[in-house]
Amino acid sequence: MADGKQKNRAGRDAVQIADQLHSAAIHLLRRLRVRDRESGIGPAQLSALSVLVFGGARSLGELAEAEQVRPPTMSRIVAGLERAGLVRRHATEDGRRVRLEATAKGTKILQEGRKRRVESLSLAVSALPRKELQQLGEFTALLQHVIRNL
Amino acid sequence: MADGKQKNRAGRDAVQIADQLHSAAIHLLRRLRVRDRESGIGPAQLSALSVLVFGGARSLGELAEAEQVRPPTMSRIVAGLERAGLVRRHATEDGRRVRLEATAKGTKILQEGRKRRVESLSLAVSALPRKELQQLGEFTALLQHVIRNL
DNA sequence: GGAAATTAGTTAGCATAGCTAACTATACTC
DNA sequence: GAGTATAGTTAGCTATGCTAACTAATTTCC
Repeated sequence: MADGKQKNRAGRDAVQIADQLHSAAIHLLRRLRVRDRESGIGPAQLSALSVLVFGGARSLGELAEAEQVRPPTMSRIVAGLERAGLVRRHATEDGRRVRLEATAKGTKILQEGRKRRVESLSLAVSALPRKELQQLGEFTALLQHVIRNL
Repeated sequence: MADGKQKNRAGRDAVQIADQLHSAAIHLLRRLRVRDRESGIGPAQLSALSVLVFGGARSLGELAEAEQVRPPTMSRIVAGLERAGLVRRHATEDGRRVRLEATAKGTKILQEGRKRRVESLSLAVSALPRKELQQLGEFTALLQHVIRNL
């Protein structure tokens, strides 16, 4: 039996791995959400702000696409960030589009928040032996590749 | 400079890996959420139901703890599941506690939903070369280990 | 040049999901 | 039996997701 289903092994493995990966991602974020909340900014706002800080200024639609949400959702997220003084909007030549940019305050808050966010995870990660830390790095790259093919 | 900071390399790597891992987890779930929505059940309900189906019956407080949410939040999630006929509640000797159990319908819906959920991810995962698929499996185990230390 | 179509973003309204504070009901303690 | 502790619920707030319907600006095309 162990070899009898060899033909399907890769497929079954893929499903099993996908399932575990999915579950792991859920539990990972559930833990980190606790630290996220210390920043006083919601996770969606933090994530959108991070795109602007590390990826540079862009339009609302582009930001929505980057964050995989619909424009109305992003519109409200940006409104919250603006209200908090973390994002500024500029007019563009195209009168329909806006150019969204992180403010200095937004950049600062994000970097602090980001630091806090990965702090717990870093601790757990850096407890790994050197070799496994390196593996985790490779596998994170692999995961990013998988996500791009999603 | 490349060797000058060697002492901090592991630490910096850990932060960088943690950050990328966090970001990857966010984007992974954001993609999979699309499939989740086909089930007509919200992600929190699906996840709570999955604990009952695969982990067995338990009280509301235990379920809240397993899901890392507060009791009022779980109370509402369970109310939704009950309304949809996916979960049943039984009295216990202790009149304060309830015993939550997945119904047959809940079990069925969950299994179907679970299948759909990992379907897209499985596809992306099984597109990997054999060697990298195996690496990803190891990675997931490593990730689960990291999460336990979180 | 102007009408029609397209595109960018917003507003309105709904649902889920997270929280704290305050409540009810049951069980335990002394 | 009175007081305390525990399990869940209710109420009310915020954030995030959606679709539908709207406004405003640009582009297309006759």
